[in-house]
Amino acid sequence: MGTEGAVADAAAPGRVERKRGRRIQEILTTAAELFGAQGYEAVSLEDVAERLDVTKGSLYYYFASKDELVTAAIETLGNEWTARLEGLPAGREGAPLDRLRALVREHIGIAVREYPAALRLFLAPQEWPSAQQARIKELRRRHDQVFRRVLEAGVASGDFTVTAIDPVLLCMHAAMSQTPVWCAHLTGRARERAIDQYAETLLLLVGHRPG
Amino acid sequence: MGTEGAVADAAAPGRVERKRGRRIQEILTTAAELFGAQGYEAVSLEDVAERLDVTKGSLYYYFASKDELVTAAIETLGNEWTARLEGLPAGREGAPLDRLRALVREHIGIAVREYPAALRLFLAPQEWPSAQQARIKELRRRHDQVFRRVLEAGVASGDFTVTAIDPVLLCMHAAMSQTPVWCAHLTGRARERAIDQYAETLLLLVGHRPG
DNA sequence: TCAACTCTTGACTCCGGAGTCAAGAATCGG
DNA sequence: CCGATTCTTGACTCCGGAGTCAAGAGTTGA
Repeated sequence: MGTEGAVADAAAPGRVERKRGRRIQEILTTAAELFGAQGYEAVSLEDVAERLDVTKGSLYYYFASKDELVTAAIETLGNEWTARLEGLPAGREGAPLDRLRALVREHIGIAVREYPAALRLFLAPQEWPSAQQARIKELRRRHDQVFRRVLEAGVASGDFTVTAIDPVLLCMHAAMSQTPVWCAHLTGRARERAIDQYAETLLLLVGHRPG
Repeated sequence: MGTEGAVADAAAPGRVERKRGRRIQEILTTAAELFGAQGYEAVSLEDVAERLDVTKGSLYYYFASKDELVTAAIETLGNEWTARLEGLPAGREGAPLDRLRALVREHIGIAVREYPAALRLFLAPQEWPSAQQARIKELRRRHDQVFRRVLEAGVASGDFTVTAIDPVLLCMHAAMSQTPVWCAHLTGRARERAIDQYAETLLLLVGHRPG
């Protein structure tokens, strides 16, 4: 790796390394998309390679095995997603109900619009190689954490009437995970309306009465 | 039924045929279990055969292909399940809230205790060969129908405060479909308690306030 | 321009699952 | 008990996906 110039700057990667990094990101994004859509078994590395206009061998230059590729893809996708949820300003301030609504909408929105991919992880965790399962659980834990904080805030302030947080969390997560399935055939405004209506329905779980 | 006397009754199948029927049922039950647990791609016919203590060739004596076997398995399992939901007395009489509670408990109970199998159908319908998808949709439609009737009854009687039935239906179904996933590690009384608590949580979706 | 390095290719092996089939075992009806 | 029928077996082919690798194309830095 890179000794560039007389004084090699350890912090700044060279051109080659940056290019390598970008390539890897491309691969991970594409992989996440395909695996998310069709599942681990149903997607071959040949499929992934074809989508990238390269050959299988090229993928093996960057990743040692199918498992390793999938692991990395889950990792990347999970981090990005969680970061967006955690970074939502609405998730941290305002009335608990509004915060929760914002979170739910964001979660569903990401799922439906950007990573229909990702949810398959939560839908059927057993389907993934056991090496991935710990990773998936951790991802799930972090998502739950974001929601749990808001739920607790709402319970503390009296805005939410929830006797047990855990089942509400499970139920919400399950419902959000299913959205890409039934949303698949919708687009545009119809889809947005469906998302909003669904989010509103989920708020019933914390005692919110609409209207 | 059939004493095979001098006069062969055309309506009553002979011994051979009954035996054949039983064998087919055995195969379908086992297949449903395995495919449900691990998914279409992950289970080979060799796996199914091994579980039945026969060889693959034997399965091909009864079914022309993997697809045909899976189709039949889905069909059988779906019919049985739907029949049980539709046949629940509690599903037809009494206060809407009690009827709904009974339905939810039964649905989750079957899913968790008897066919952890089955739910994978609803979790990720795209994962199944397209030939099966119409069948799965039909099965789902029939389940929804059972729940829809109760929801409508509750809305009509004023017991439920629901502004839109469809999202509630979607949400409930999604939540119920996930139960085997998070319930997998529970057994005995702990599991029963979890099921009850979860069912109670789902009732929040129709405006029920606990306590 | 050249040498070193990075990346890509395509042909290869290996393996496991789908599906086939002739032959033999088990069962049935008489 | 025997012939016919039903069922099961195990060895077979075929195919597609995982993983390997030597050789060549593309880049980079001097």
